[in-house]
Amino acid sequence: MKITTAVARRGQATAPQEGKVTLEHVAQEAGVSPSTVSRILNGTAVVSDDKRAAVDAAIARLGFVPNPVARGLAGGRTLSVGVVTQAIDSPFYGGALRGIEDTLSGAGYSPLFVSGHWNAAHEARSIETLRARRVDGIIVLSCRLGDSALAVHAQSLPVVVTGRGVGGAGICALNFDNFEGGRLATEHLLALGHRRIAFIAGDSRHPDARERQRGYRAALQAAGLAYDPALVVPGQFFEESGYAAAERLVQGGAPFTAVFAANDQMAFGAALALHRHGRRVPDDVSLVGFDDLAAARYTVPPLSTIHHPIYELGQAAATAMLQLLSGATPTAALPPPRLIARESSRPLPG
Amino acid sequence: MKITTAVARRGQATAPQEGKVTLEHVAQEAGVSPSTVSRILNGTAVVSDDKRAAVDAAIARLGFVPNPVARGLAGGRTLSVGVVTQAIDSPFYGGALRGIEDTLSGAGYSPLFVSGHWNAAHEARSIETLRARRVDGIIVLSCRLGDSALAVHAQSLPVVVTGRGVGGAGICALNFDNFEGGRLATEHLLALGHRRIAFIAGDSRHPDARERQRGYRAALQAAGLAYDPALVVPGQFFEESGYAAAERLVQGGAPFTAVFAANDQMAFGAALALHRHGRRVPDDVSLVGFDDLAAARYTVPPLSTIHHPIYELGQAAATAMLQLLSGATPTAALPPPRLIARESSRPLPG
DNA sequence: CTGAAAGCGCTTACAG
DNA sequence: CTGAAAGCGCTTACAG
Repeated sequence: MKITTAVARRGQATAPQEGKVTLEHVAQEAGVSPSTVSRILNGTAVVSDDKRAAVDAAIARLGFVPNPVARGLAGGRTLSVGVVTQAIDSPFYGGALRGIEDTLSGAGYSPLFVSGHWNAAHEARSIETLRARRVDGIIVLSCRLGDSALAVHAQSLPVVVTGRGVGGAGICALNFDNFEGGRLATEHLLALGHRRIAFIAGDSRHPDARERQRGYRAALQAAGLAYDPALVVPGQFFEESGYAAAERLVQGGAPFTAVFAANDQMAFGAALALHRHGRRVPDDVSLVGFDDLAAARYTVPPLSTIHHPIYELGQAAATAMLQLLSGATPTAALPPPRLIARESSRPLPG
Repeated sequence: MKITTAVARRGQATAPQEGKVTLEHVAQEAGVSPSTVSRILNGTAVVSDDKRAAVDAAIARLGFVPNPVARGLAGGRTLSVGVVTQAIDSPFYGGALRGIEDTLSGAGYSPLFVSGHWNAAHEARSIETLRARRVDGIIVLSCRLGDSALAVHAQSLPVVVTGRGVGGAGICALNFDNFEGGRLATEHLLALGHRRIAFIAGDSRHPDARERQRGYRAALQAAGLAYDPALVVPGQFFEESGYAAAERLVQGGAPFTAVFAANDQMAFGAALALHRHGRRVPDDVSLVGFDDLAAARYTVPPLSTIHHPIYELGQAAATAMLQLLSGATPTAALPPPRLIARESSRPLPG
């Protein structure tokens, strides 16, 4: 009888029920109190070596995995960080999500992704969802929400935001040098001999869009060229707007030999419009994008563009969050913009 | 004094501390027991109208939001569902993630996205993370994991899987008709007069890839054409493999006037290789892809392809999960494949 | 260095 | 229809 019981017990230990092993079982098995197990798990206090060894052994033997839900309720930490992005399927932010997931999971944290849908009210609701789920911190990948709305949350938990220069009180802001990128793209075209360089602007509500345009203007100015409003058309950062913009450009009648689109998606749209209007890229017009999306390497012809280290942006944001969470001061930095010259741009003939 | 206190209380009620209002506060405010509030919240039992009204009023007044973490611990339900996808930034699955997020959030559930990285061991670990976080169910967007591995989890919680015909015991499987899609694409080319139709296969570990190829063969056969192995080259579903495959095709020497790539990403790669080798699309060779990625509308020329309702797939998977969670039998169905003829395919000249 | 105890905010049998 | 009570699985002051 006794033996049977023992065997049964051992059996249980070896093949624990799905998620049924609790910290209390570990404590019993190791002959210590739950408090001690908890402390070892969290590194909260110094514990004698023998107890620690007993607990480690028990954990291994039972296959114990702490329950994050209980942890969240008791300790106030859920080991999860909320990530608000505009669209979970954005070709641009996707790489950032991956960077975040990779670095967070390496530290035992889980990301909780929610979409903002390019709309402040929606973003606010998404953040509420995150807070209701008691995330330990929030990473915001560029949002419409103002600094003050973010600052409210920053009072009670760490917030890191990308896509703006300064985040306001208590917010860690991570920004890519869009101005320099815009300047580089334009300079590239200038170096190729182009003088009539059209610009397809991004959504002007984005600081990114404004910065890239500023870079465009700065490069022109440095080259002693006048800014010609007839060569600048608005866009929304999506393909269709790039298409429409390019169409406006050819129909506008002002001559141009090159186009710099404020992002790759618009460049893709512009390329198609140009094609439809019989302007060959790069023979008739050189085209440069911005972001270096994965798709840019495989367009026909491959797109010259500014490399935006979006995966690294995600990594940096997550690293900063981890630092904030551990009480350290964020030190994350982003690589500078880099021109990737492919086949959509070429020297001005003649 | 009394008045002051009252005012203070009212003040607290109007502007509650961040997430500080608990169910217990609501109970006090409404003059009922916490149990009753809980029952009303969960629709667990019939409650008298006046109590219900009092509770509803109290909830509104205090701005109470239930704490999902506590709920998860106490009730065993976290109102979250795990979603394993291969890569959080996949241009193909992205739409499905959005479909899942949209329908889940409409029902008060949150998705928890984790990546499998095309690797069974990684997938298994990701699922463990999900289980540790006590998700109420798991949606798997095509994985390498075998049916039996999935079946183990299906014993203790609802599982819906996409990308395979049958999911095994207790698993809800949702599949797109890839065979029919492959058939349609080939038939389209056939109807255009093409007879020498090359096929760039997908990763053969994917059932999808095998089904699409089966469709290709079936269409050829139905047209009385022999299957020519010289026209069939392997690929991995990524752009570079499509590029390499197309290169093998032109270098192989076997004549062909059309190419059907088992997915759009490979078609993009093939288009570039064809271009580099001086074969114009569609003038020299017609090209058809599969999936209808967002990018397919803006390639030069726009890509003819099979529309894969990926957003709807996500919606259907989430709907099935919601049904499973509520004890209902899943009834989700997917739209049939549909050919989208754009400009990369055209009638065989002459 | 280590336990006993209370508590996190809910849910759910158990009794009316 | 409704409460009081126990409990979910941890963490964390509080006392040694």
